[in-house]
Amino acid sequence: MSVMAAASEDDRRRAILDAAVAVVVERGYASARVSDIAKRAGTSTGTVHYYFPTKVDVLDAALQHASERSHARHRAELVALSEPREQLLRLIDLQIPDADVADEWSIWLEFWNEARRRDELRARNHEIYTRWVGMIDTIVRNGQRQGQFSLDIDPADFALRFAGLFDGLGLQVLLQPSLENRWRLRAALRGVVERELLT
Amino acid sequence: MSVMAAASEDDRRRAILDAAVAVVVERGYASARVSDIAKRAGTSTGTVHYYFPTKVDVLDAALQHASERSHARHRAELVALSEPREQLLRLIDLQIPDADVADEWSIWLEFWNEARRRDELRARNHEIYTRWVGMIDTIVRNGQRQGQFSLDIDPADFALRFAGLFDGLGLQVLLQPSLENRWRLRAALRGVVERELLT
DNA sequence: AAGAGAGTTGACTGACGCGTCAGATAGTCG
DNA sequence: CGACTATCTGACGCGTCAGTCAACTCTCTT
Repeated sequence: MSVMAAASEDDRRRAILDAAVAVVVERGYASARVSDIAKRAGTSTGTVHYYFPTKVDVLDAALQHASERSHARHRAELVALSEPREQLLRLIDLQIPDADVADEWSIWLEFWNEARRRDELRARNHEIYTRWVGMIDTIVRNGQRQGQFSLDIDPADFALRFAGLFDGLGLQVLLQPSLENRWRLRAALRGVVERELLT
Repeated sequence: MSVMAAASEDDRRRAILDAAVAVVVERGYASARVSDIAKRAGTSTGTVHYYFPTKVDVLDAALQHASERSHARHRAELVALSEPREQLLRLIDLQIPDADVADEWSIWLEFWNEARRRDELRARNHEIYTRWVGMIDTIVRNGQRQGQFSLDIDPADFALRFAGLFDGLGLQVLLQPSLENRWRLRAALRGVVERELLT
């Protein structure tokens, strides 16, 4: 295998996954067609099956792909900020459904829906959700350690409620993406931070 | 048309809608088959098409059906309670994903997912969500008028956050329906009521 | 009794899509 | 060069499914 071929293989694989994510966003998980994915990746259905045995394999890998990207983006953005307060506020703005991020929310929604019926995906969802809640939990703990946040609240409890509020309202913002709704989501999340953490 | 026939027609229609809801819960909106619905309703695919021109018509009517049932149930339960505080706490227990209610949550999840791609469903989701938030809003206003709830908070704002928290955490309970998760959901919601409304 | 018409059936049709496969292309190695 | 392998292609087979339709039943009317 040449250097070119190796690079090409990775590119092709990634192109297929990116295409699969786009197709799931556009058509939905259950309505995604292998031919859609192939067309969007600029290849043939045969090649899609060359890299992934079945359609489900492509879609599962695509979800994994999207999840890794999202988490990496969060980490990269947060590591640049030193203050827990800044990190939490940044996390809010990073994840408000808007343009690219709306696509990410769409993937989560499709994922939840599919996970309802498939054990492996439910397990995956649990991991991803735990990681997401854990990220908030860690920020809160850091903030408490640095004396920036109130010690009255339980970090794990706060993290769960913060994540829940984010998901629930974010979902409606995804479906009704008006400026006002985005503003309300932001205000609600910042309000919780102010009321509960910043005494 | 005889009295029997008239009753039979309504029964058939309802049986088809009930079956459609069950199939959407079991297989998902996009994977629901007309033949599944027919079999579950104890009839033929021809009859399903006799009452509903297309599959989409059946499924949309089924969503409507489920939504009306859910709202009627809420109203019926709440009207029996006089105290706004009791009403809000009852609403929590009424809607925690569990047994039958889990099916209802499944329908919402399928519905949100589908609504993402279809304008009419997005509009319907907006109506249903507004009604749900409005129900909470009304309870809070009543509680404030009766001096039972704190006047410091804005009812509309509280209702939105309460509904968002309910949806976000409820979704995860649907996917991981452990006793512990149900308890956490309940505790989180009751906690918000206690902290913010009961001064 | 005969006709009308609502309600019901399930076999059938045509479309669609996943996965396969024979074959093409190009790069690697002996 | 010729054998071998990795990558890629798109037509095809086979199953699936929505919607149609001719035929049937049952009830009501005249």
